[in-house]
Amino acid sequence: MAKTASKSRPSARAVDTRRALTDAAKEILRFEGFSAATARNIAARAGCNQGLVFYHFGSVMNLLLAALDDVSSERRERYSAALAEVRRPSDLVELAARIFQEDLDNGDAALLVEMIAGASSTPGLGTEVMARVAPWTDFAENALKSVVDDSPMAAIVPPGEIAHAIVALYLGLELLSHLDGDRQAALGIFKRASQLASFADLIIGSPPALEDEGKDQP
Amino acid sequence: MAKTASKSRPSARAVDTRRALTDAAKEILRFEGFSAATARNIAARAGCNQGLVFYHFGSVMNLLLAALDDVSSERRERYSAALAEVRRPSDLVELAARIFQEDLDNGDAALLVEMIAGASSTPGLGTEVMARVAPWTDFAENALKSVVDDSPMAAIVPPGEIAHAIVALYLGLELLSHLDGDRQAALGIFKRASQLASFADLIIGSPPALEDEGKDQP
DNA sequence: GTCTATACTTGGATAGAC
DNA sequence: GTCTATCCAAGTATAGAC
Repeated sequence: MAKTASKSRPSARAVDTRRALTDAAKEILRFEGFSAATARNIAARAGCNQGLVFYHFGSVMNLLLAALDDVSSERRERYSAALAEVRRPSDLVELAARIFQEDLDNGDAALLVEMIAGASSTPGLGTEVMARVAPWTDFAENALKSVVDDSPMAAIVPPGEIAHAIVALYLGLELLSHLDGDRQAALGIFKRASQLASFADLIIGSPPALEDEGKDQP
Repeated sequence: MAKTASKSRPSARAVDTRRALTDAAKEILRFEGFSAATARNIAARAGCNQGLVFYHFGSVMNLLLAALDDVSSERRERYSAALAEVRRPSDLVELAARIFQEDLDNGDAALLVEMIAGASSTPGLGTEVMARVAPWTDFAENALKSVVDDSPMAAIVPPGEIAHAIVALYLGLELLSHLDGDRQAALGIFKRASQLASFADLIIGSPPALEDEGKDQP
């Protein structure tokens, strides 16, 4: 019932404040974790008053979800264009590696993990987070389908199942690399995956370029 | 410096209390998550006074680490015997599937994930948790080595790297299945892995029984 | 819309009676 | 060793001045 100040379009200053708060929330989640994401802590980093969290978002939980929404749409914009360029399995693995490395470096992966793990502690947060993670899994699934299509591979490698595993691997690698501060171990996994993807290219019979689907494999 | 009441061996009652507290801590971490693991909350579930957390463990953080230690050694006992029986890759995958399913059901996986993710919020907790996670990765690595040994597989599949990926997958699957309450998706991954493991059996030339290493592959 | 001030709750931690 | 009582810091959330 009733967000905040009904409908009159928000002033520029209000937009700035909301933005400062969501940005601060992101940083706290990334660097200090879920249980440090308090109204006071976030407002302090945003350089504004603690009460504004409740004025603009109603509750800390809503602010955290707004921050997650923010990250999700940023990511969506960044990567859905890249997905359109993917043709061969090795393209896909390369894209996955790029996504993972970027998310690892800028802290988006950490943020997501904190929200998922933190959801256990706050009743009602779980379903909200779930709704925001589903698109990520769907993204991975669509990516796989676009590459595996109806090739013989789809039988041994059901895209839905693999997508689930990829996302899980992504989250788990983030957990571990965040814990021991070692990016390299995680990145090594994707390096290895790139090698294996070359095999998959052969099995599927990689189309050499974008508009050449009339041709058959050699 | 100085744990608690120096050295005289603790009374039976004290042992009971410590145990009640670690047990309660485990349950809170499993079912309510890291940021619900407070001294008051834990003591309430243990049926004793909040002050006893500090008398016996000095701080909440120490209690949580004691709980994690507890789980780690339980697991160690349960699974290291089983590892000795592993010969073929498919044995290993079967063991991994069993471990994962049990940890998923009894909440050990959830507990570990909460501790890792929660470590971001508490300075100093990270290194302590890391020290307790390392044995799990080592376990996976040794398991892989015992099966892959110096077969041709070790070249394409470096045990250390794969062990890291397996543990990451384990943690990530827990995160996802805890979030959406769906065990099946996670268990399906291991089902699929079992199928693939049969191939690996062939490549390595599985020894048919325990004491038959004199024989060569057919 | 933003700030100050405040009410109220919960959490970590200690002192002292038993 | 355990409990009661208590201190103090930090949390959510709201009211009211500006």
